[in-house]
Amino acid sequence: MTGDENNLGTCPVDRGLMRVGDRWSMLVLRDIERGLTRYEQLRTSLGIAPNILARRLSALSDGGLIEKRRYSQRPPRDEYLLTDAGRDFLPILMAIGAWGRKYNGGGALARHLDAETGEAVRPVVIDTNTGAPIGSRPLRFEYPE
Amino acid sequence: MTGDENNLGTCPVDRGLMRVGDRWSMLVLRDIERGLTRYEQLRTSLGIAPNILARRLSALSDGGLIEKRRYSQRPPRDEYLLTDAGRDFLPILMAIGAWGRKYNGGGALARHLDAETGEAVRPVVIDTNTGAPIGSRPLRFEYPE
DNA sequence: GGCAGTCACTATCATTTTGCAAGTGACCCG
DNA sequence: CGGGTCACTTGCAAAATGATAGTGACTGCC
Repeated sequence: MTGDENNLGTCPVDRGLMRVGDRWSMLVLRDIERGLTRYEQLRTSLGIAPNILARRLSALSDGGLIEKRRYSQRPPRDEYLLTDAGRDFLPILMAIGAWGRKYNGGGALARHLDAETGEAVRPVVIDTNTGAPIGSRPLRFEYPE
Repeated sequence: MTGDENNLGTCPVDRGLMRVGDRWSMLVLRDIERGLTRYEQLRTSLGIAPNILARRLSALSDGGLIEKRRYSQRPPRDEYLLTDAGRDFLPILMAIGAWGRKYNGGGALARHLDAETGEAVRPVVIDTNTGAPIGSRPLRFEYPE
């Protein structure tokens, strides 16, 4: 963004991406969801350089998506937990995952199952008002002012 | 990714992000959806450097999310259109937008209205199987092999 | 008490990507 | 023929990323 007057800052997509707009951040969130909450777990799972991981973690923390919590005083050990905002972002990751599976999905891929039914989760984005999947009904844009 | 064996390449989120995992790519898709299909329109709307835009456009094109189409021979003019894969990504952008509005939404923001009902679209990610919003039911992970 | 080992980083530097500014080629319009 | 627009490319500076090494706080073992 940061370019056009009738658009600058009024785009909610951009607002979202300001906080999580890079690949590592999203993968970190995904791993924390999987239960990899500690620095060393994240580092080895992601194969990310330590300085980069540290920066991503503090960015996510500044952005309010995760929180550092000390779970042991001696030795001093911290874990990173999702905040409400971070948890709210997870469905988006699942939607991205569904897209990735569809359009870039060679080989066997990991997936989520509904714990109760055992069925593979199939994420779709719908409009709460109509219940219809987004894309199935024509939309209009509305810009402020 | 590219780090852990039990995970390398099997994560659908990562597969998705391989193709669109950066901010500009997503904003380009959003703008094309808005009808800004030409290079110059995108450049001024996004305020992006011309070389960067060119690179993003060819990456998106290589990734199969957009297509370059010549709409005029003389003068030679092209536009960029969404492919099916690109269109399928739009609901994710709307979900990101909804998240951005909720957690980073100061001031008046642009939005989508349902063309028929006129109501503001409220995107949510649900599981098609159960119809329940993702996050409202416990899930399990399943890894290949 | 000394030494290896783990965890969670920081520091340093090379490489890569991004971004700005200027230029270029094809074309149209007067 | 001289602007002007569109769609870029080129060259270079600045910023982000990534590899590697090192550091401090501890634990656990002999």
